[in-house]
Amino acid sequence: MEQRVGAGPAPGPAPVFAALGDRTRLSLLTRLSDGEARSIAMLAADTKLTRQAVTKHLHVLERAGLVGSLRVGRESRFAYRATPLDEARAYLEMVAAQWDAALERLRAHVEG
Amino acid sequence: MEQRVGAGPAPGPAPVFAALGDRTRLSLLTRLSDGEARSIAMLAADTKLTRQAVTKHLHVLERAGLVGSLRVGRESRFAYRATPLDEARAYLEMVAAQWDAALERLRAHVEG
DNA sequence: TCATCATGCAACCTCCTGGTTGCATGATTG
DNA sequence: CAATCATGCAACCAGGAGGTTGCATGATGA
Repeated sequence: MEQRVGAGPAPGPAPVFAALGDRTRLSLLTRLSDGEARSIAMLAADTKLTRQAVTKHLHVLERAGLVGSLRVGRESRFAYRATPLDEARAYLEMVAAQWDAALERLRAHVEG
Repeated sequence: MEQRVGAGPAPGPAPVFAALGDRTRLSLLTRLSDGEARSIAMLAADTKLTRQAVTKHLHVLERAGLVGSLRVGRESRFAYRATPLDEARAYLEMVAAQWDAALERLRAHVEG
């Protein structure tokens, strides 16, 4: 049904790309993409940043829908979500397809 | 040879994603992906933004390597470049592949 | 040559971002 | 219960992003 509560113009893939546009977040997402849920402390452990900095990044990823969080006891675990990334992939495919079509038209024109 | 003059850690796809993480830029790129080179004024025409705002966005896209510029007489034309987008696609494929592998391991485990 | 057009450059503004520190709070465990 | 651990929350900060306005400059065309 593709609901979207906020109502308004469809955001499109831009927010997802924006979330991906940071090395730290990209690294966090890459690590999470193995399917394992991890606590904030665990994710912050092998980083040079503060736990709070990592927390902020995780929230950005969560707002973009790329990860989900679940409170377990005293820790909150974050896990990878695949869906929004597919939207991003679809956009790139779209642009690439349009570009390929342009190339094909050019080829056809040159070859007469 | 993949040179990169600045020397230092490989930037990776993050800057490309960052450049894509804005609706205006996404729109500009989509329009340019038909292969046609366009002047700044032409690109700014069907936008509600100022010409200078559009200029800034174009420079961001250019720094990310997603477009190239060429001065022709009194106007400078911007044209789509496909290469960095392939890098972005490669990253998404990588994450997706890792995710799929995780799902497969899970399935195998559940099914005994 | 002169008016016009497309840009470039610079200053300025506001808001968001990435990071930090300090402290409060809810679980865990001995 | 007390010490500890994992988080959450808030304040604060520097710098960058996105936008605007104003003005200078190089090309065009009548």
